[in-house]
Amino acid sequence: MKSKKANSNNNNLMLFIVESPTKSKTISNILNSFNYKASVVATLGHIKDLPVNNLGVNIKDGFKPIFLFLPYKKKIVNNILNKIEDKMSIVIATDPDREGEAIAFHIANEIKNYIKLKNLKDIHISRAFINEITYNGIKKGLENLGDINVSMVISQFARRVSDRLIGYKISPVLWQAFKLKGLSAGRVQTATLKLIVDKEKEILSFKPRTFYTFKVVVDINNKKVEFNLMNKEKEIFKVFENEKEKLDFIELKLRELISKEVVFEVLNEDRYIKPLPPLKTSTLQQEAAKLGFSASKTMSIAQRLFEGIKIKDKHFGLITYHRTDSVRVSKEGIELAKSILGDIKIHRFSDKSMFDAHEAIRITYNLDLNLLRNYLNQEEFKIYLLIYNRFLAAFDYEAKYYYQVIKSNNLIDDLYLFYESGKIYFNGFLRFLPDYINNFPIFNKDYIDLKDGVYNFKIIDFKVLKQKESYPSRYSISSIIKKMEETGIGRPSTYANTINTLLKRNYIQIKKNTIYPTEFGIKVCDFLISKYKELLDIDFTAFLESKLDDIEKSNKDIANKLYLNLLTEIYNILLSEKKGFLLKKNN
DNA sequence: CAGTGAGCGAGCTTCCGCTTGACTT
Repeated sequence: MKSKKANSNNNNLMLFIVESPTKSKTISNILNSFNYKASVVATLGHIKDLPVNNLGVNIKDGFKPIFLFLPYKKKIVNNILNKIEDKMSIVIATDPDREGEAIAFHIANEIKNYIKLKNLKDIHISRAFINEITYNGIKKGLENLGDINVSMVISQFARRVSDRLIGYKISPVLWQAFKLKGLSAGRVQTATLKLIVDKEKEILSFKPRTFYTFKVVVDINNKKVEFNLMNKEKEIFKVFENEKEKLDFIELKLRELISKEVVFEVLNEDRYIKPLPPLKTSTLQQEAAKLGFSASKTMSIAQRLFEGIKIKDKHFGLITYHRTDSVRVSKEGIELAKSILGDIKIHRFSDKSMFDAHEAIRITYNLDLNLLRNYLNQEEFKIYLLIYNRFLAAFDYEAKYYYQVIKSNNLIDDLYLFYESGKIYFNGFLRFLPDYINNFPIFNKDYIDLKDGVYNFKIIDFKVLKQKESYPSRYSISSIIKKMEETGIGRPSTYANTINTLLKRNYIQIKKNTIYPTEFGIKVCDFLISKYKELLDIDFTAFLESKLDDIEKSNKDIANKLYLNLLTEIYNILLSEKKGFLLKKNN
């Protein structure tokens, strides 16, 4: 990309356009310190979209989308346009991602039309990529101004039109088939529903088997220690109900070993636990769900924290932007962590967050928690604490522990006795996340003081435990969001919406934080998958993303061709004869 | 003459992803 200079005009007049209005004050201060006479304005997200009440895609004209102003956006755009003057640099700094590029495209078009209409002179429009709202972040953005990336815009159109075709062509098939209005299907909601329905079917068809495991009690320095009988891979050895001979054999062998000395090897190691990364939208929703917050509740609380509060006439935005899929922390954030913790450690959490739109969700000021408690309600404070703890933990030191494993020699047919335990001797980040340790069962075991080496211990007794395989567990709000994120279904701004839609349609129910599909939901899901598996199953999103990637990476002409190919392919699936009975009506 | 019903046409639901208010409960 060719780099341009923003201040080519003498008077340094600048109009700086972003998506979120809460950023504008900070940006404005920074731009003024660069000697720009800048006004910073926000689009509040997308300004244009396909119409709600019809398809809005001209299929015969190469799937050309018809974009209209979203409600209230005409006014917002007019307010932006009214600020344009002669000799102005207009910098479009919407988020550096696919959706942001499309927003930039739409606003740029409005600006160009306005300039022509009003016959304005000497106006220069450019696109900036701002990854963080700091002095350096803005400076870097202004030093590398470019043009709108048309291929990326085309890829956003492809995403939008795919979703529209799938949603608006398949939903009516449901109205007809189930004789019920308001039913819906879509790339994201139906795939999510299928995850939930699949789990239910797995549970229904699950036949838990009974099995036996073995605990062996060993005398170590007059202490009775319970060992597990395990295979070489350190998996608990199980004998299933129908293997009676095997059970008898193991029992016999173990009985013979009572009162006998057996050779054990003790191994001690110094190990550590790495902190968790700071929160992003998905993990915030997951952690809050464990405290009983629905995903949409969490988001509305986070919105309030983001907008902030007044403390003694001074305004404090309490957290960074809460819709993000990055765990990157800006320099500013690292400085903040340093100022609170004194000594910090930078951990490496993820590679893919080089050019993300927003950083991790973190606190923004070093405010006294007790003071803050007076300004926030209980719910707000709980969410704030989650964000606070995960942020500081991420810059704290690893927790350190003594790890010990005691392992017997080959006891019976390649089976061994294992005893693993651990003892924390340096808390590190666990001071912020004390519950995290519950994920490690070894800390619930007594830690025995033994040096490395070979020992003889006497076997005292053994127990045979009869157990049943446990049923797979249904999704919770927390785990369904995790699964959606892992499979790439949906985006941070939509996890909560998707779950709400499934609830509204009566496809799912949530009881005590457990998600159940309704009978109706199962029927709808089965019906949809039997007809439109290619478009509505879980892996379609990954397919779509790879196609969108191709579009993004191509030049404009190829991108247009790929756009047409992709949508034709999708449309042909929708049209295929046995499914298309309703489709011929429109278009 | 009153009630019934065939036939026709108009109007309606729906997707995913960006952003906040402006609403109601």
